Amino acid sequence: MNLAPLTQRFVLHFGEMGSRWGINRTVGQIYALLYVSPKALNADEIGEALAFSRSNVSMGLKELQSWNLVRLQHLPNDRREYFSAPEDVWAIFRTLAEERRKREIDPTLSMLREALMEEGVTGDDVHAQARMRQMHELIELMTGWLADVQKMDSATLASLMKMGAKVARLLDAKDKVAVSLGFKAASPKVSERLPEISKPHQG
Amino acid sequence: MNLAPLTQRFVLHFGEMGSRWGINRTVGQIYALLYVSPKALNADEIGEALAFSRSNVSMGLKELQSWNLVRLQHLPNDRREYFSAPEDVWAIFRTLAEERRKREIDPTLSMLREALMEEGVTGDDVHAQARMRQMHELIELMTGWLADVQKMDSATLASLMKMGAKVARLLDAKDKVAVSLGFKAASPKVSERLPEISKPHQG
DNA sequence: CTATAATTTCAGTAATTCCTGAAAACTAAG
DNA sequence: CTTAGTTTTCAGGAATTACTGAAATTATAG
Repeated sequence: MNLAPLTQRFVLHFGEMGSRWGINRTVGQIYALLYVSPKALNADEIGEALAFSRSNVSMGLKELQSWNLVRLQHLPNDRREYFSAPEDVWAIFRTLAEERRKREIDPTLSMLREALMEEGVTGDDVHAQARMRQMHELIELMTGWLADVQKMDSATLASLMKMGAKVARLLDAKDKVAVSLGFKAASPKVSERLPEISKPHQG
Repeated sequence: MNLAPLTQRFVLHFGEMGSRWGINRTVGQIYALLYVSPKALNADEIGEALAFSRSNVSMGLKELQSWNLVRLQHLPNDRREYFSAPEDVWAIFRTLAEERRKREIDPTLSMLREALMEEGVTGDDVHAQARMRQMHELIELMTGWLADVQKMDSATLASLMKMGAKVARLLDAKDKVAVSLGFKAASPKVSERLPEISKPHQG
């Protein structure tokens, strides 16, 4: 591996991290290399930089393409394919979230839904179904939320993240203002109130 | 494997899913079994239910304990250890997020910080560092947000999720009310404005 | 169409990870 | 302390996953 030390550490780190996820070391390293590279790279360049066989690079790129994580382009007067990672880190994150949802969350939801359709016979079955229902609800809520934030542009999303917990407090403040204007009477704790407040804004 | 069909499908599914994450099949299955079980189970019961060797169960439970995903308890007049999964699915999710942060995000942030401390020499180095800085910023933002939501109780968190994208619109509405009361002048687009609004509520 | 360049597939091998049984190490009761 | 019950460790074999080189396929230029 013949890389600038800075890049090398980054690449090696992502190789290790890749193994912790389902992704293998090779794929992690190829992606990391493309991510920091100032220009698109072809398969030979990647293979040389990371000391992988040409076929291994081919398989890794195929995997990355199936994840929509790399862009394929051609240079003038060059038949080879060049690969690069998108510029916008938020867009990358969105892609990653979307793909993981498709591969991991959706099948899980299907399984849970099927299990919940059935008639539990034993007491244990009924309990198991109750637990699956809890999980199903949580996942539905989270994927619904994810779908919502996926639609936001990067700047809006970044702003919301920066706010963090302050969102809840801010909503509380909003409510107080509304109350002072006679829009709404005193109400229960924030956590139960929020969804209702938002309804007028829906659709 | 001698399980009710309903439970069996759930357990097998989580075994498969486990492999997609860093977690192995055994660990996924053990956790799934504990999750749907109406009572705490000991290692022998788990081993019998899933047809694993006693030592395999022991290793799996050790792994789950290192993730803080199972609770260990003792029954009266029984020397064996009994394991169960927490009731609250939101608490489970929080634990999972927290542990993944420790294992995956924190080391990545360290690596990025170190890389950013160095003086890039070549043009490629400088570009690589710029890319790493973007990634670092995104991760910092997301983990900060995560820390914030980790502090919320389950009900509040659930409410915020239900709101999803409506949060942004609601904040916009709040701002309009404030403006009508003379608190704040007209302002730029939401995404740039939000963090500032929240400042008075901070600390 | 042919020749050449580039990419993909795939069978075989290397490397890694998983799992087990046996033995060691705890733990608590007597 | 001794003993029986329980959990953990670990070496080695089983299973899976990763990687390579060679061959096949695809694409492009002439």
